Amino acid sequence: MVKVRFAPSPTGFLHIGGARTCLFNWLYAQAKKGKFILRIEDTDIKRSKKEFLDEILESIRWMGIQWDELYFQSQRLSLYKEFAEKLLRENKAYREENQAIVFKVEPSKLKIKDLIHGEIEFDTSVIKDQVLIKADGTPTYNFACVVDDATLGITHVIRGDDHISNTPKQVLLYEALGFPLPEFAHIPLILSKEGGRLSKRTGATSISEFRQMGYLSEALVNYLLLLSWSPKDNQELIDIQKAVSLFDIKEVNKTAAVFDIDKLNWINSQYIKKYPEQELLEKLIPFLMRRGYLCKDNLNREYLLNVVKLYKERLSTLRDFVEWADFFFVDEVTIEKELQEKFFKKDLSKEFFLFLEKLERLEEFNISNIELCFRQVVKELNIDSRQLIHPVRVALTGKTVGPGLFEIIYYLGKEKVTRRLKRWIN
RNA sequence: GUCCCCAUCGUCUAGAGGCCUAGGACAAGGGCCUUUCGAGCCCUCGACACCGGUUCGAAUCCGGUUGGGGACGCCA
Repeated sequence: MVKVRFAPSPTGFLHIGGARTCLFNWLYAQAKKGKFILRIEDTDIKRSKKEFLDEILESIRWMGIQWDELYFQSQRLSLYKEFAEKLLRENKAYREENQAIVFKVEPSKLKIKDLIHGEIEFDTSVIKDQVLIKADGTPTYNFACVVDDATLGITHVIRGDDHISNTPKQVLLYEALGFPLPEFAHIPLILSKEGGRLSKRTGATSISEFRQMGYLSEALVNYLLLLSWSPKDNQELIDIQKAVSLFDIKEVNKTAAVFDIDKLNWINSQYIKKYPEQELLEKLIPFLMRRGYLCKDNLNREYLLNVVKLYKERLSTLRDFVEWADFFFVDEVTIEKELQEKFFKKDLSKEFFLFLEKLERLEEFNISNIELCFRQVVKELNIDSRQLIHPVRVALTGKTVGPGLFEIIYYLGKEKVTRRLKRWIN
């Protein structure tokens, strides 16, 4: 049975690259009906933090990935020591004065089979002796990794390209310990637009940041899927279940992929469009609350749902909603100076007054009646509707773009509309 | 510096010797719609890094060059 693992270190947040490695491991396990295990590599006591661990687990769950088993290296320390001592006894390792245990690397030509790269050849004479157990008694990465992968029965080691150079060191350890070798699959790295590694300087890197920016987990997972792998039928939008049925680690590309936020935005917008409105609203509410636009006890879901419907087709991220529909949730709109100059240089008192007067007289304040009023004003004053529609939009929303104006007026309500237009009547 | 990996439009990719005057998506540019565009629709631009082989035939195979990336910790 296939058994794979994702082995994050709780010394930082779960970033995009790690998330994709995690995703590919999980996908492969699902595709092969195997097991996916999570192993926390927390042997660096100084740098490992509980908050990072919590964040990593939460991010993995958020992506919709569940693990079958969970291990902590910090709870397996005696195991590593045991195997190190075995190597010591067999004279394959030696002890330094500071008590560290060091593995002897013998020169040889090593051929490693990789599911993605094919055969990779190394000359171990360029590798120096490897520390197995540090002076403080904790194991080094390569040693703990091998002991765990072997004793946990990992059949496929799927990890980032940056581990290729660790592989010969690990293979030597497998051989020395008499463990059977797993299959290796080194997936390409995700690069920043500038070409190097993804870093905070080049934009968001952690999964939780993307979550806070308003990306849906389904969309982010879909995007990550498309980096270094493709369903081959020109399909861009692919749900996770479909991916499970199509995925094979052997079909992952060898080439590094550049992270492109534009494409992520597009995919996210596609998912938002397809999302059930009620559920979208529930996802939006926390964003609105964080901005102070709503609080727990003034939730009018029916009303909110209508506003959400106005924007559903135009959003790239959930945060766009908070920024674009802000004028529904505040008392007064702020209008930038440039817009004021552009739209209100000419006095619009007459136009706004007439429009408000007609709205006031309406028997029923609804979208089609609002439009009717508006058309009458335009007709009576003999102006082009554009001449009035744009200033009204700016006066009400503080923006030059947005949903249809008559819908805006309706959902904003007569009171706010009146107040915002009166401001421009002398 | 040493070792390793990689190389198709700006970006993500399809392509496993003839189906390729290289397909799709994002972005960009243009147009249409119209009450605005950040939505929608349509169109356009745009790539096999280079040089040698192998072959009747190469984006696809081989070698080299160049370019990019990664690793060389008692970090993981």
